[in-house]
Amino acid sequence: MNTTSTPLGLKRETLASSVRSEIERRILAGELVAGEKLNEAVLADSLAVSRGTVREAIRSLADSGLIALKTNRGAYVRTVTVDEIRNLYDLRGAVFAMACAATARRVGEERDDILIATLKRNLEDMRKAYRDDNRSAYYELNIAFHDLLLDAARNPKAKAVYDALVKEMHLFRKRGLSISLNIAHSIEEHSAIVEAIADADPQRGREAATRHIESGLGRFLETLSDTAQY
Amino acid sequence: MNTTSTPLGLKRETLASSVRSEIERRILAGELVAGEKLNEAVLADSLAVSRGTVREAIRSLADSGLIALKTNRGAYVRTVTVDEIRNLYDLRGAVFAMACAATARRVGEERDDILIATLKRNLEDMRKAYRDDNRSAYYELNIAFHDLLLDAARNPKAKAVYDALVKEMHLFRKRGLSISLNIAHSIEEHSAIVEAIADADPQRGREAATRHIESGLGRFLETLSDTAQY
DNA sequence: TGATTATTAAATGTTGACAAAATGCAGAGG
DNA sequence: CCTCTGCATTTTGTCAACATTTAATAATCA
Repeated sequence: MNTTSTPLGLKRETLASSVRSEIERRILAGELVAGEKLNEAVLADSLAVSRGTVREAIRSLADSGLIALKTNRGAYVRTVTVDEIRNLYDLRGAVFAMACAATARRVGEERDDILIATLKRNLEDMRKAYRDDNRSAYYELNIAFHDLLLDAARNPKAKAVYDALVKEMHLFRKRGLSISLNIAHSIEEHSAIVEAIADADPQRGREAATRHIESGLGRFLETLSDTAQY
Repeated sequence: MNTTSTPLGLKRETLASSVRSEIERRILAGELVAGEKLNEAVLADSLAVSRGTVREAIRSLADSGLIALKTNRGAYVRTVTVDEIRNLYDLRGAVFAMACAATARRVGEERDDILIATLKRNLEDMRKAYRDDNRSAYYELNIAFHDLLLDAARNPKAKAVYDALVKEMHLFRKRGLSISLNIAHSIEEHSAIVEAIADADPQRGREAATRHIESGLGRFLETLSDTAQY
């Protein structure tokens, strides 16, 4: 698996795309905080590259939602409000549910034992991580679970949208909130999804996925009200 | 309603964005056909603008899916295969279903009589267009119906994704196919969606919308097999 | 003194030129 | 006659400079 995540197949790394990756990394790592202004010249200097190249990278990031542009006034790291988070959850849930339904449909047309086995193993690993109270392992497995399904759906555009949404959600102030604590509940929801897919039942897959995301939003909002002022 | 569709509020028209609109228009109007190569210099000349500006516009269109880029080899108007169309349908359906569910949810929280009335009027107008066999009126009303719901959902990002998907679908060779003939059936599906929303029932809204899009795909595929070689 | 208007500095928008890569063609060799 | 290699042309990638717009500051006037 490539870490740089080249957008499309035939597209070697170009300078601008490297710069894009670097700026994206800085944003997601929190080195550039939400609301911060991005000065093209400063960035160009910092990256030892021309201003035009930085500009191209910034425009690209703006198109994918990480950056907001104001004409003649520059680029800003987007700030995501709690209201927008709900919208992002809704949208991500829709894409995820569709992916689960499409995967179940595909499994009905052409069996995919490897996929089912991989999903079940992920479930087992998660249960183990839960027993061991291994948070970071759980976190990784959770991401892997969703990625697995998005890949299995064989819908590249959907995956691209999904990935962009996940990145955009990271913009929400305060990291760590996303690690919802009700792991046991979450695992059971995953299990329901896997079963629906194994049974090649798109409708049930969609419903299980929708429930999962909705209860995820619920947990998120709870954590939020606990943590206070927003 | 603005025809140029400015992506975000605070963003006056800039040269590059005008160029972007113009290229987009040429693609959707069929003046630039799928698979065609876009020469930056030629376009710059044709639009009386610098190459850099054209380049910026092209990159932006690539990010939204209308154009495919190959490093050091240029930009091409994307070709959409029949396989991809199914994926696009799936994704568009997911977003649309989510929008219907979100709208129904919102109607449950705060009544929106104007919305309901507008939707019902759209239904009536459609029935009239059907009786009069007025295809172009039906076509417009159909688009308006979907736009209405996407707006009502109050999820700008979802609307942006939806609009991009619709544009991308237009890339499929042969125009006019999208006008599915089973208008009567389609109207009844719309009616079911409106009722679910009027009843503030998100779950039913989502299901009705999903059915609508799925049967739309079915009609599309039929038309396709009729029209022959693909 | 306070507010309004010039002036000035900084940042973005736009352009044309230079460098690197890819494609097409021609000629040599088999 | 076909294939492979090397050169020339074309096209994209990158850069530095110019133009325009915005924001900040200073100066003027009531």
